[in-house]
Amino acid sequence: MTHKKRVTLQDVANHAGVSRATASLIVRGSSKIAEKTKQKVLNSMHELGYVYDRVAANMRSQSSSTVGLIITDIANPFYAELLRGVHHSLEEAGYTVFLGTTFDSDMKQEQLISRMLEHRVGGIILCPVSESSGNSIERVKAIDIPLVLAVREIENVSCDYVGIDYAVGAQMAVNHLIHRGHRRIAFLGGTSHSTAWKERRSGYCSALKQAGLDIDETLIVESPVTREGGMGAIRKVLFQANPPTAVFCFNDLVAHGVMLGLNDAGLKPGQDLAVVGFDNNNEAPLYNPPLTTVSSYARLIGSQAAILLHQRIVNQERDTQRIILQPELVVRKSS
Amino acid sequence: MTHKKRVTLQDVANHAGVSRATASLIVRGSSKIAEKTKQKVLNSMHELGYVYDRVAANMRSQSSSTVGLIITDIANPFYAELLRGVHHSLEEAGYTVFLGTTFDSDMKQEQLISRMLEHRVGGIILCPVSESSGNSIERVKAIDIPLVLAVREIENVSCDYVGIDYAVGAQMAVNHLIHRGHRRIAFLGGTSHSTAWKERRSGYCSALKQAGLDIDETLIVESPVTREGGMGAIRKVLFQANPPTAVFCFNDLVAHGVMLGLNDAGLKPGQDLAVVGFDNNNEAPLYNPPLTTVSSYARLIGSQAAILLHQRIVNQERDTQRIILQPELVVRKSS
DNA sequence: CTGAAAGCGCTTACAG
DNA sequence: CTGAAAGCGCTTACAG
Repeated sequence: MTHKKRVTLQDVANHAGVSRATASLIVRGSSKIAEKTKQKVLNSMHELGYVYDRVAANMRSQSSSTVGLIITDIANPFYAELLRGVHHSLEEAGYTVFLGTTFDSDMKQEQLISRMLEHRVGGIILCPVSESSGNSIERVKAIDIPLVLAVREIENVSCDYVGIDYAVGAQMAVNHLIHRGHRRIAFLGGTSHSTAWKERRSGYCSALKQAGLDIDETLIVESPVTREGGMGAIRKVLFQANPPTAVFCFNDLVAHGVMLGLNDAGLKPGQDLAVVGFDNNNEAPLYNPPLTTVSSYARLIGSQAAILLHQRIVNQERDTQRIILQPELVVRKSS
Repeated sequence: MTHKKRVTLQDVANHAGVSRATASLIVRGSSKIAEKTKQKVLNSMHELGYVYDRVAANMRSQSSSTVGLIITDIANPFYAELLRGVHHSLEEAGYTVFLGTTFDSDMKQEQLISRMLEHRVGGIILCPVSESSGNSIERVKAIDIPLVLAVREIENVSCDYVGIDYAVGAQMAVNHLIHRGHRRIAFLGGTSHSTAWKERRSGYCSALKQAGLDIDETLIVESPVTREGGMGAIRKVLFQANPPTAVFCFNDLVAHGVMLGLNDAGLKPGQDLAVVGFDNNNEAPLYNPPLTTVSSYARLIGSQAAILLHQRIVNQERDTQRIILQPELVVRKSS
């Protein structure tokens, strides 16, 4: 592989017999250039194999055409969908996106933020880890470029945010179970430090209270937000003296784990025990049985976050926006 | 949001009372600096909130700390896993990764490549679209920075490659079905222009031939590589005069679609008709019934590609490498 | 449209 | 360790 020297705008200008300033205008799509000159220069670019150096341009003009997206785990279909939304909106607007995955590690999140800032991203969309340490909250606060939080908020950090109303979603799910006659309903999965969990819990509790049911703390079990987490959580709750007849899960992933755990125990989800998830992943209708769940519009959250970020980049002064999408219950066979 | 002026290395040097050259050495982790000076400078950096400008540094030193990863669709768990592998290896090595998704569009692929080159990526890992046009092949050939192809090769493009032996994998899958007594085995999904499809087909055919079975072209149906594609493909093959008793699918996603299609038709996958997939996604064991499939080591392909790219960046002169992983059959209840 | 100069924030190379 | 200069590939601003 031979290493060619990079072709510069000066080379192009020389080749086309124009000044560098003119070439620069053309590469940026200025309309003030005579069509004939423009074609001449474009031909030269093509001939020389010129590649515009956006990095140099951004540096000189103190701008940026990149954006950072930080999520917790791409293996979670929720985030895969969110990423789709972000990419769709952002690439259309001409940004190139850096992707970082934290695997819910606080430290990793800090590293990624630093890395992206060092790379002069124009803004960051951050889906925070579920438990932000004090350090990492300070880190986020110290970000002095456009920042949009998605999915989870961080306490005491005020900036643009897109998420859904988890409390309402949880309430819908639990109400549904109550209407089906269930009185012992567990809430499984997630970690109590995250706002996303607290909100779900609050919705879960309101629904129970409204129905005149007591809250039984033994029916609330935290777990990692994975299939494995769900399998573990259902086990803990299944073998107690007075087991639940229905389960509201932190998300579909956990719900899937719960179903697998039930199968292991010889129980049929949807028949022996009702299961409701949260997210409405692409896979939810395909589970066995198809999963009743709350749609959390991952794709929409992503594209809204992207739009918010773009607007913030364009205008730093505008008021902070909070977009809270309303969830929707999708009833299937698991409940 | 107030817009602070960026703190430069010069500012840090002034604050710490050293020269810019010294500060530069320290920020790059040189060991030739007295510990005391170093601490003084690091303190100043912290105090001023200095953010290293990697973009400027890379530009001056004609290097790069970014890498581009181009995949077809993040909603395919195979690519989600591959991405995990890439990120793991690459972030460890200090790169920040640009992600682009083509959705199997040739044009999008060209755009993404151009964008990434304009952003001075140090190298690209490309999972090519399934049907590369002449134009886009030329585009790929014209890439004059380190390039690693993954998952699919492109004809007449010679560069580092990581993939698995699809032919062998397909053969294993079909052999397995033959041993279970099946004689009419369909091959569903994928598009015939991709090498990944051709190789699978070749493995499918060899297995049939070895067993003395004829190849029936009506049992080979192409489709998009999605669940929907699988649902469509099984429909086409199910209602013919002499339907198959087993199906080998392009991948797990297609297989899942096939299962859903069977359910729709009132048939039970694994009982009325055997189904085998390809990839061994995280979800494969969780399908109903659990899916027999060929493991394609997505994660490993990703991390190997990352390693290859890193090596190529470090040493442009080394010989082209081709890493072909050997697949493995994972037998579950669907066959 | 041209031309010459300055600057974005770094690294490089070198004399001291 | 310092200091001064040059340069990475662009854009900006301005006089002509």
